[in-house]
Amino acid sequence: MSTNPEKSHNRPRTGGRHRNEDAHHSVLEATTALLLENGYGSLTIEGVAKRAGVAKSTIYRWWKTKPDLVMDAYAHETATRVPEPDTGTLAGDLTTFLTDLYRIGTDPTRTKALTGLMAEAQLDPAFAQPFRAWIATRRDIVTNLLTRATTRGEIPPTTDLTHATDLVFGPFWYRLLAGHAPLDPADAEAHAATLLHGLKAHSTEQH
Amino acid sequence: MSTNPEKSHNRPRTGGRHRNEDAHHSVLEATTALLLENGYGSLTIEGVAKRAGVAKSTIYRWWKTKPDLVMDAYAHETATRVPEPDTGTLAGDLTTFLTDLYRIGTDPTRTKALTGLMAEAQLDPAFAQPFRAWIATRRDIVTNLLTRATTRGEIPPTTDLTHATDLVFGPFWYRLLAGHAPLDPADAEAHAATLLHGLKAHSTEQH
Amino acid sequence: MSTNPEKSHNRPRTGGRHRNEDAHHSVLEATTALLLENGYGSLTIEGVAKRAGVAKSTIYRWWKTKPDLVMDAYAHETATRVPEPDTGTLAGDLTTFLTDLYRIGTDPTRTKALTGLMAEAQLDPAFAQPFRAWIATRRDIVTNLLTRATTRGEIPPTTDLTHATDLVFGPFWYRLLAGHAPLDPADAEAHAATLLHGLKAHSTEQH
Amino acid sequence: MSTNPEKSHNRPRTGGRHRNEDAHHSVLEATTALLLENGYGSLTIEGVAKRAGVAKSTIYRWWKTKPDLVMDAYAHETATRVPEPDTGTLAGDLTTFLTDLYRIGTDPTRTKALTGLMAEAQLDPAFAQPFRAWIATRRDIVTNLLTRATTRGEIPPTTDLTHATDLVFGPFWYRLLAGHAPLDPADAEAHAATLLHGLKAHSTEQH
DNA sequence: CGCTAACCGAGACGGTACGTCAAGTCTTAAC
DNA sequence: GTTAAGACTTGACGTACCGTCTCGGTTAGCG
Repeated sequence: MSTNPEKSHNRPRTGGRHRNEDAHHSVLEATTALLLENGYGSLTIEGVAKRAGVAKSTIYRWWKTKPDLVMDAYAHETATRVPEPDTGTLAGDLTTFLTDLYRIGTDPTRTKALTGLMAEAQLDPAFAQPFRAWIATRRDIVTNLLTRATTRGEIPPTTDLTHATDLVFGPFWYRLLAGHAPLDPADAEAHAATLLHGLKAHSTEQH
Repeated sequence: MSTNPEKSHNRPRTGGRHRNEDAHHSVLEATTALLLENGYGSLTIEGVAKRAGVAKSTIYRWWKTKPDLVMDAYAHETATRVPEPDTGTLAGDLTTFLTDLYRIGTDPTRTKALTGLMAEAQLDPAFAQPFRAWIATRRDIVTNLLTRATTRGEIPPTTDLTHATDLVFGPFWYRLLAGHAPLDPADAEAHAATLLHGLKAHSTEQH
Repeated sequence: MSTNPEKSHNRPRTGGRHRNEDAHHSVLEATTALLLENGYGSLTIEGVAKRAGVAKSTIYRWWKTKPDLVMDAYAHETATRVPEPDTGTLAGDLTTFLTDLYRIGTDPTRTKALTGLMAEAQLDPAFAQPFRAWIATRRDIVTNLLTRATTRGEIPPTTDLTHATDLVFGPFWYRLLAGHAPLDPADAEAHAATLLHGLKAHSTEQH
Repeated sequence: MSTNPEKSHNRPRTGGRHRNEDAHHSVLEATTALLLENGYGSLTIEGVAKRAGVAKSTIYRWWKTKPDLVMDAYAHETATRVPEPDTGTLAGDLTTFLTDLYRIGTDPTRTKALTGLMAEAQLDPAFAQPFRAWIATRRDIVTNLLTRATTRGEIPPTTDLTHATDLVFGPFWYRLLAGHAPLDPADAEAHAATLLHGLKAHSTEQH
């Protein structure tokens, strides 16, 4: 998800002034702070530069666009990546995955980052592409998890996995974006339970 | 959903020049056209004014904000409101509702309007409020439909209706926004079927 | 100086509603009030209409332009026209005229009107013309007064009257516009005295 | 008279792109050209930007207001500052000063700039302040010149210098603004002569 | 007494320019 | 040769008034 500037250390350097790590951190911190204070919409590169006490061009050097910057701030906030669950049963996998997922909803920074990026993807076709790619990697985890369930015979092999994956992510994103109710990790279990019964009892056939 | 200026005829008018309906329509048409051509993100009031052959101030007179304008263009595009279904069975109601819902996905104007408005709601807290209100009216239709099902004994009375409603709208919005796959009205049936089994076989208990 | 709407009664009328004198007065009063409060620069027809509780079109019906309106407000403020003095001596005439002139400087409404109109004449070539015509009528009074003095032999017949008239009005307007010092009627006498000696002792020859 | 941005070089600069002198000059040239073509009244920042081929924001960066800009264009047009005359006699000083002053009337750019600034000062109270300050510096030259004459005994020590200074500048400005006759440097002599006799023969007493 | 002219209010309309903001690019000076 | 500073072009923002216009309604005088 991240255009991690840390990577830039890998390329050979012949000399010159070194990157100021302090400046780097202060940019990310300013981004996170402004994200929380005013939301993604009123977050501006100009504002981040001012807050971080950094030149605008310094930001542009390391992050091409606003979503890139927010993505990095998001990644910086949580170094712990969501691991792909493999408990041996669909119920276990699903519950574990959804509980982890719903936990994001309790972190305002991550919430604001995610909703902001989703918004950005709607407005900027250029960003929609990498965003969809990231979405796909997340979906793959669930698709794999469901594939394992079919091989174990827990759900019918005719199950439409694309559709099933939508049922996993959809309600989460919808609540995140529509904001009609808070996202409680406790809800994850109910979500998982309904899904399990829906998928087990009935195979949604491929069209 | 609409801040329909048509309504303003209701207020008492003692004098003053009447609204130019031609100008009004050309604004809405220009909005729709530009929405399709460039998307919500690059839609500007200035651009609409130019395209419509109308003064910028005329637009600002009738529509306070960009989302207001797009909302109205959206409403204008589809005078056919989604009726509240009442077929007598949950299966019928749900299938009817979801089929209608998924049909939106086949109309680019409505799709772009909806995703644009959802994006706007993430970016502009002031707009989030009326948007959430509209979301609520849509949710109410589903909640009513589910309530009838509980009184008929089709699903357990302990069913968490908020959660159940999320399962109806979530996957639709998720697919609309993430854009990983097209929205086919045919998918509505599968969605309805999975939901029916999930809700019937298992009661997601109230927390 | 005034584009007096009273004149409009002269044209033949076969019928129709009469002018609303109340509206008329309230416009002039609003103009005077706003002139004093915010100055000529921020005086707007729109503002006057609002303040007077009158439609903008009503103002435009009776006064073509902003300076027209202000001129009328100026005239309305002082019905007593400055009379052409004829005391029999240059000293008397000059002192009388200048004392009357300087008295304008003590009336804020008239002061603001005059300076505003002078400003308008610099900015709007179309208005400069009638304004210069009004200036000429004022100058003529002084020129006549000086002509009588030459026939009486009080000043040399070779005196350049245009130049002499400038010496009468110039310092008044300069002080009015530059605002470096208040205009005191008492200063009129000193002004007259210096002028008298300057003109008597020396004839400024025609070039 | 000028809010010269050249002065800003004095503040410490640690880096940053330098001001583009070409852009600077083209703005001033465009201002002068438009001033001559359409006058101060219809001079707009937007128009200057377009004519100069420069962004509006660039103009706003260096000149806060329209009068600031015109002032600078005026100063740029005439690098030759009017020197403070000191010939040893009042007659010499006055004639020299007035001849220089009246020469301004032959330069349309300077004339339009001056009348425009005077107009602006009437309309914009915020601008009136710095304008009056500039007026004061010009007056000081004359006041000094007259003070020297009193010490030399050329005019009575009781002469009201404020009033006398008005007699120097007033007719010039009046003719400039009222436009009833052109300003000819030849008239300066006549003006000086009348003034000399007026001041010598009669002391306008201090009040 | 009704016709008709002219008034008045309200306010919509196409315009123009305002001054602000942020975007993203580019140039220079310092380290 | 990276970094900070910041000048630059671009383009849209939302606002304020402009002067014109179209209404609905009122108020006279004339015939």
